[in-house]
Amino acid sequence: MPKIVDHDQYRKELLCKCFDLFAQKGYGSITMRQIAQGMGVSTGTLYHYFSSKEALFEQLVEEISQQDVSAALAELEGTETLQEAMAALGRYLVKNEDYFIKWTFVWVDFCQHQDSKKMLNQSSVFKRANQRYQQAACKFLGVQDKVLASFILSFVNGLILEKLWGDETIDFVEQCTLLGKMLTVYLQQNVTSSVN
Amino acid sequence: MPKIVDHDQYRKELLCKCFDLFAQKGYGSITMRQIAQGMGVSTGTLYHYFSSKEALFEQLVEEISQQDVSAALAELEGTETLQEAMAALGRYLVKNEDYFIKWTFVWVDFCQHQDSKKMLNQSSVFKRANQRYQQAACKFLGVQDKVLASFILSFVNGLILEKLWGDETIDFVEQCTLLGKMLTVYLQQNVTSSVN
Amino acid sequence: MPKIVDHDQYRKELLCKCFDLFAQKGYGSITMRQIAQGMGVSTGTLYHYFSSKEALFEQLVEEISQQDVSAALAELEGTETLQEAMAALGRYLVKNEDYFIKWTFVWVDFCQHQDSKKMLNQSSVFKRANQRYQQAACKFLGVQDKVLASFILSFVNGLILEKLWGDETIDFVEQCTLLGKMLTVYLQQNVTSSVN
Amino acid sequence: MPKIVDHDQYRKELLCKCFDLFAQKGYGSITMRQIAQGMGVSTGTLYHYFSSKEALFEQLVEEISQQDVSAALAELEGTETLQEAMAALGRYLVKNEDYFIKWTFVWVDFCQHQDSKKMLNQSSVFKRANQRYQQAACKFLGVQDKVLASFILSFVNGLILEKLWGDETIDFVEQCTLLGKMLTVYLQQNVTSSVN
DNA sequence: AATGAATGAGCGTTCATTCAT
DNA sequence: TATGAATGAACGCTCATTCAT
Repeated sequence: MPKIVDHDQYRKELLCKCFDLFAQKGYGSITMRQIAQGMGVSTGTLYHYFSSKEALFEQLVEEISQQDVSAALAELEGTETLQEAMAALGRYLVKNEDYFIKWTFVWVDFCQHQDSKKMLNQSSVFKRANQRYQQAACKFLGVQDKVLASFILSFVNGLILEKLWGDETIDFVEQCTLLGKMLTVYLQQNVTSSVN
Repeated sequence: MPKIVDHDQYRKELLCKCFDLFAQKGYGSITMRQIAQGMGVSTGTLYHYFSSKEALFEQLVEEISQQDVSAALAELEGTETLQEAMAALGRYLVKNEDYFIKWTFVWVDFCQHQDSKKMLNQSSVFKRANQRYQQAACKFLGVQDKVLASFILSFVNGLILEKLWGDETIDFVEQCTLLGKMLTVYLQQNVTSSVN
Repeated sequence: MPKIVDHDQYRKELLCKCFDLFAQKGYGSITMRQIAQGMGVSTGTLYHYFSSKEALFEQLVEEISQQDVSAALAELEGTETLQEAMAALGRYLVKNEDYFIKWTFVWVDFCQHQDSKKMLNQSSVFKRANQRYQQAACKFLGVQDKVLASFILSFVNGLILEKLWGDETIDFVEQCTLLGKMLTVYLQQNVTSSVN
Repeated sequence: MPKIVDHDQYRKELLCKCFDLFAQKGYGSITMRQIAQGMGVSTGTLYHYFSSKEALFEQLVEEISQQDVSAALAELEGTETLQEAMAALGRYLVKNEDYFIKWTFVWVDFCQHQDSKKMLNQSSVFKRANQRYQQAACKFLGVQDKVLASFILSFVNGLILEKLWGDETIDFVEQCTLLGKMLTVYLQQNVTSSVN
């Protein structure tokens, strides 16, 4: 069945090309014509692969939420101490800053539009993605505590959001290093006190 | 003897009523008719007070960015230790969760649309708001370090973002308390080590 | 009854101020707000004196069609020969070029809008004006022949129209003088031939 | 394999269908919906072929100003004397009275709207058309004198304007015949006097 | 599979007009 | 009398979507 493979693969290629456009303009402000043009196809072709603008957007979100977290984390592996891990995370954020900002735009946009609907498959798509992130974070940082994982994820989200808001004074590496120090001290203390 | 209306005050009243609507649908997806209806006025009246949808949105952002941070922080005052302060912050976030989520939606939306323009007065409106937040945070927590202030703000932003994404497992009080502990330990340690 | 006099006189003043505005933009393109602003009054006041935009326009046309032709022709009197009369007419056209062009704009506009209606009082307003012009022309030029009067009026209309179209090469005096010569020769010839 | 349509040709067909509508209502008073309906297409299709109402109007004026004058004059050829020529012109005017009146409405309308702009290409479109008319008139009547050509054109314009104003007593043939006589006499006289 | 012409509901905005003051 | 705030139908125009090719 080579045809189906082609069709599906081409669909995914188109989805990837969509990402920037949706991130820049937002779901409500971008038009199907602009999307088609940005992809170098006609509107007819666009509708050949996606049944509606909404479907296109949902598939895009699905796609980016499925981009394998573990693959990304592979880049971060090989750190021995928490401090090193956090420094590596900081560098990783700097390197992919643009991508994470776009990702945040798309994700927030998606949430906004979910509200006004029946949250069709929000929970599934969404929460699965979030869980994967949490698990990856736990694994990477060698942390088991779910609250602590949430804590770290929130902090990273917040850093990106701050950058998205145009605060150029934020330094990802500096901030992550700071978190690293705090975590180290905190975990030591915790161990000590729990021993006591 | 014209009809007596305090033009400017009524304008601000309308702005306040806009907030929820823009937060729920987003700039690109809400229509002027919906806004007018939501405010209980006609589209004509809407345009009597705002020259365009864009102007309305910008004035809304200006308005909400001017809502006095200090007034909000008054509610948080009276804490003695950092731990108490963070716990109070947690409770405050819980209490105003909806507002902060909406605020985030509007702000992100605004950033997205600023990109495609000359950022007219973005810096002024925007950065002033951010600075006010940082200063308030410093004052409230008794922290001078700007990096640390950014750290805390990022964390709070991230918490809200996490909730905005639908993660209902996050507990603001728990998370803030955790941050309180970490900060306490970290600052103690820092003092100790700098003394040593 | 001083009040009624005031009211009516003010109404006519307003009408006069309208003329330029209607001439420049045309009935369909000018707005009541623009008219009110151009007159230095509010829209409310405008509607206090005129029941509708249409009524305003009709009264304007009525007004300018009633501006006394004879008064204008007084300026032209005192010529002895047809040649002199035509030269005087030429100078008169040059002097009032702007007014006649505006007059033509308004008049054509009015005709265009009459078509789509029941020609309410078009005939009366309109044809009376035209008849007055013809009579004045006959008297001024000492011509009895109605066909000849139409001929001359048409020519004058055409001159103005040509100017309205932007043909700046047209010289009213030159053209009127030419018509003077032609009429002189023609009438002589005619007399001669009818005598013969 | 897209739907096969000769875009440019269809555009011109649509333009031709516009003429009557613009002539009857005027640029400012006709709506795009009315135009679309009058053409038997949707507003969307209208905008597929014309970028704006203004562009549509300008292209219409361009189109009708390019309609070849010489083709029209072909119908008038074959006259031997000036008298015959003028009589033929009169009959031609009678025959095309409606068209010329509409043409005048559109042209005057166009002039009115040009005033408020930078007269983009008015001069070119406009003056070229006028020149063509003058040349055609000269050729047709065997007249070289530019002043005389302007004289005749003005007269013809004036005749049409008189009809446009609703003067139904005007007889094109009668008037043109009169002009023919006057020209004949005048030119004879001129020759005589210049010989003398 | 791919195109782009076609649609008409709906968008942001403006309009003539009304009415409380 | 005079104002300008208020209205909502209608404007020019755009949109997601369909369909003939």
